[in-house]
Parts: sequence; C-alpha cells; structure tokens
Amino acid sequence: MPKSATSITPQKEESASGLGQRQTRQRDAILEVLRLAHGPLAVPEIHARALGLRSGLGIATVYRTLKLLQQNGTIQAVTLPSGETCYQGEPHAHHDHFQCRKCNQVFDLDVCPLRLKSGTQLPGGFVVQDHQMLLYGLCPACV
Amino acid sequence: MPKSATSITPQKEESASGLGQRQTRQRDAILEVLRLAHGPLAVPEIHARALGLRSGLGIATVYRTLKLLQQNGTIQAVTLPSGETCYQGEPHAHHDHFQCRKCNQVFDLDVCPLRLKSGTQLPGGFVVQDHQMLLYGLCPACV
DNA sequence: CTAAATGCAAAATCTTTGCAGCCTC
DNA sequence: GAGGCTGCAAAGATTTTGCATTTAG
Repeated sequence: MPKSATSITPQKEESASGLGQRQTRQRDAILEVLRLAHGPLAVPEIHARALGLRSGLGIATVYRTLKLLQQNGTIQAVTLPSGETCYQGEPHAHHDHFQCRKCNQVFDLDVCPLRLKSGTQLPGGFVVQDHQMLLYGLCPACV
Repeated sequence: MPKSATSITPQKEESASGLGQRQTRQRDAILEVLRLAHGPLAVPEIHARALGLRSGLGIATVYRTLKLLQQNGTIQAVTLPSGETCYQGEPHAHHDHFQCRKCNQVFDLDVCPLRLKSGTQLPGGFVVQDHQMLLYGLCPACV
C-alpha cells in the first residue's frame, strides 16, 4: 500500500495551522472537517464532509492534503484492523482508540490504559519505545 | 477495503488442520509457510515463500486460502499501521505484537502488557471487551 | 466421477501522479 | 506575477472474481 517516501519541501517555519505552504479553501475545508469530528474519520468520509464546505473538491486533493498534514504533524493517521486508514486532527500527545462493536464508530480515549514508559524492557528482550492500541467494546451510547 | 461478507460452506466438522474442505498441495504449502514463520507475514511474503514449496502457486489462491483459513479460525490476521495486512498461524489465544523500528520485523509477544479483563469500564463509560495492541521499539537482535 | 480448488487474466478498489490552468501570497 | 495547489483523468498497486481445467476424495 505504501509506495514511496515523498519528499516534502519545508520552507521555513510555519503558520499557525501548521500547514506547510499555502492556505487554500480546500485545505481549510479538510482541516475544518477534522476539527469538527469527535474521532478519526476515513478518507471517503472526510471527502464527503469536506464537499459540503467546498464543493468540487477532488479526492486527489484530499489524499494529497491528508498526507501533507500528517507529515506536518498537524493530523494523525490511525489504521483500523480492517485495513482502513483514518485521520484525526489535534494530536493531543499520545492517543489510544476505542471502536464500538455496535455502531462501529471510533473514539479517542483520554486515558491510556497501558502504563509503560519508553525504554521499558519486556520479557524476551524487547525494548519498548511506544505503542498503538485499539480497544473494542461498547461506547456509552450503545451500552 | 472490505467488500462483502463471503459465505463459507461449512461441511460437517473439520480435519486436523482446521481446513474446511479439501486438502491440496497449495493449501499445505501456505499453511506450512505460516507454521514455519516466527511472526506475522504479509501476503507477498507468504506467496514468495509458498512458491518455494509449490511452484506455480497463484497469488489469487493465496488470497483465497488466507481468507478461508482466517474465517476458519486456523490463522489470524493482523493489520499494521502502514495498512499492510499480515497473517500468522496458530492463534495462541490473545496476542499482542511488537514491531522493531530497526529491522521492521513483527514479533508475537507471549505476555500481554495490558491487564484488562472483559467488561471493564473505562472513564467515559466505554465498556471494554478486548483489544489489539502493537508495540514499537527494538527487538533483542537489534538492541 | 463430482464438485471443490487452481491458475490466469480481467475487473474492481483504493491511492498516487502528470499536467494545464487557477489562485495565494 | 511566480510558483504552489487543484481538478481531472490516467497510471499504479492491491485484492477479488469469472471461468475453463485440474484434482482430491
């Protein structure tokens, strides 16, 4: 799925939004969609929502912008076990996720159920730097 | 990415290998590859290795077999954050994974660093059933 | 023998890229 | 204005499917 490492052209140091280059309506729209979401969104979902803010927006632009924003560190990518890649704005440091088995929505968890600091060594000699976790169950609305 | 729910045709109760239908050389090859691996393998890797045991094996057969085996419960699928789907044999109950940042190999962890039993409620009202975790760091060989 | 499984190649997805014109800065 | 950004459509990559043939049981 990954194909090549794209080289971004960093210019100097960046705007408030964290965007690397120019501020355009389509980028604003995509960023706005992510800001309004309360959890990670898949690409088609982002495109659909952003179309409401900026009609005519092409899917290629969505992909290009998401990749750019991700490399900027402005947004985060999360891959679900289904293989679907989702994106979310405002990376508040470390982030675990929770997917509801009933409504399938993905939520951010404020608390990390795992207490493991960087450098910890596991039995077997594995040295842990960080982790990504996806919990499954029922969200408050579906319980 | 998921397209449709395929209907499997369970016959009665199955053979030792856990395979649903017929035992063929290509299925044996794929199963053997997974048995010999010491961690999850991606599809192209599985195909490449299985070709050594059964030349001429088509990629379509690999996909079909992996899907079948997964639905059978004979093997497990793991999705890496890159979006790549990997498969592994012998699902020993619960399984967390560790990916080395240096050699990129994925390992199974015998111990689950997270102690969380099913039914636990997180702050926020999320009821946890289970989880999937991927740890990052350095494997014993790369430390 | 009979039906499941395979291989090949075409089809379907999803994502990336080339390019001419548009729009920020 | 100049160069980055966009939309469109074509190109890539990955996974699935149709079908004639092979093969397990």
